[in-house]
Amino acid sequence: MESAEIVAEIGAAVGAVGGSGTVGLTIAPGVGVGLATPTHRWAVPVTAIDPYALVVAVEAAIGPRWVWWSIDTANALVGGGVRVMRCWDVASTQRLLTGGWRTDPGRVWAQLNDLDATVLPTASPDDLFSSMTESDAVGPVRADGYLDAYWVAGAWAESIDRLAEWAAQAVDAQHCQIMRLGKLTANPAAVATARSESAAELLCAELAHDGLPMDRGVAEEMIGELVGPRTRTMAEQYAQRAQRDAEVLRHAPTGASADLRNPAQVRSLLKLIGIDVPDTRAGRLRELQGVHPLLDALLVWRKAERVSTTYGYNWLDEHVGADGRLRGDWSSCDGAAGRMTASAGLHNMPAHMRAAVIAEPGYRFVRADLGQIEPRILAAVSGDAALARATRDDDMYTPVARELGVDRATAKLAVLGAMYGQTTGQGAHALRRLQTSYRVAMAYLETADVAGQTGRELRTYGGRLIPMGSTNTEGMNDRDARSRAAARGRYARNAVVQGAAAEFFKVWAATMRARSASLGARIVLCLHDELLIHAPRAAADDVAELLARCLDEAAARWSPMASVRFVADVSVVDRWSDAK
DNA sequence: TGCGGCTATTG
DNA sequence: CACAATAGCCGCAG
Repeated sequence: MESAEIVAEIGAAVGAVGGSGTVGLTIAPGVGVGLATPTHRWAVPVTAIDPYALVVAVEAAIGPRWVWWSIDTANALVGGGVRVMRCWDVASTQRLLTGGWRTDPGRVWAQLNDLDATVLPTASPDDLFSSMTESDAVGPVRADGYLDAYWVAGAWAESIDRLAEWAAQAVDAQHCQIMRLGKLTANPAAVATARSESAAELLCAELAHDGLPMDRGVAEEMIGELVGPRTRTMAEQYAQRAQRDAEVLRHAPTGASADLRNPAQVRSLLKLIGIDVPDTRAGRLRELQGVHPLLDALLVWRKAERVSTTYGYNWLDEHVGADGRLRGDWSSCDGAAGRMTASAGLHNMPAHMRAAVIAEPGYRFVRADLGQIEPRILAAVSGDAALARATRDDDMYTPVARELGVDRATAKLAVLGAMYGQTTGQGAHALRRLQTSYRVAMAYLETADVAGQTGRELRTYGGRLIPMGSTNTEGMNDRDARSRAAARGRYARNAVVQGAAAEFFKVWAATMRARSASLGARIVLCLHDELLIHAPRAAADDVAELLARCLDEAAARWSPMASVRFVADVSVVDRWSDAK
């Protein structure tokens, strides 16, 4: 069959040429591609049509919402040079529904069919034998409703027909998920969240593939200034390390010695020079700066040690490719409430190293970060009209301070304290004022807090189940049990805000990804409330404008409260460090 | 060898 | 030094 024929058939099957019909997709390099709509299947061997070319053709002609089991398919597409617009990631959606992490197809299918997911079939040698000896007519679903372990383990990729069946199975799973999401009546945006979370997962595949442009030479120079030149042998490395230590220890009393990497020994060392501190953290030492030269030397040592061990030559060698791109693993929804996370220092690179993040020739960075995102999100998800009014200001803490009758700094601390669960300290008075002025928002946080403490099911506005550990306090004394409960309350209180903020951010990122593609721009970093875009020099100003427009579009699509205003600071720069 | 504590970095 | 994360090194238990 010709590619054009298949495209025409799919178009007829989804009944929405140019629209957004649903097409299940599986790819097995070297085997072929499986496609499925709710009513039809296509199995195309690689010998007939290049799988990636077929996907591109369908994408161009129909622009469907591709349905796939997991990021594996996204990785295959991205690796094959294909960028599609819309998708539905079954694994990501299941994480949204269950707040869990393990989302292999066997588990997902069991959960969606109300089967016990703690006793999944395993691919024992018997299963392998029976599956291999039976014909392809045996489908992926067993008589008892579970997915066949052999299929899950990879048999789906062993023949063309199975590829198509496996794609159809993903479409079935999507159907079940839409039903489940629809039942979350307290979270009417849940289906939309599944789409944006899927887009974020696809974006993660692209981020991992593309990497962040860095200038290796500039980075090496900066590292060299802090820790000296590259060492060529282990002996040289030890000598360099010993030299660093000696720079601190020469300020110690004669004969005194300490392992600077051991906090307890550092504390003892400080005692010898008459400094008694409860811990040796940099902030505390900085308060005592000038008291003794050893302190200052120790602070310099800490910085150099950090660079040497974590952000030094090894870091560059391990994570920066020959093409000057810093690459790490990306997760679209890790942690407490579904923030994006990244490894390889992409999310915690020391600020000074940002000077080495430099756009490639012919390109510039367009950077944008959301302003005061969490309190604005709180206003939106709680539906607090008074707090929503405050978001009309570029700096919403100004009107909040006026309302509370305190200064801006106090107002900010109080709002953050309410979202983090602080109950004591300086902001306590302002916190009480918040209760009367922004009653609805505070009640929203309080409800989350109580749910966290009592172990009641809790979801973000977008529908993500917030994973709460066990409420079991058996074997704990009263004080520990109370403190554990309070910690769960704070965690829950924060998760509904941070989680909703993460969802909104992903809508923004997904919108920007879609709208900026035609400008040749690519998102190269997502940082919780910040987007960094690598754009052709000539398009940079257009991309900057687009970022602001996409923010408005994201707010219109996502925000449960139209009166809440979101703001972003946008700049066009050549180095990341030049922003702001 | 795995895990909690301490430390540093980021939002 | 509230909430979240990644990551390195150290001491200690198994």
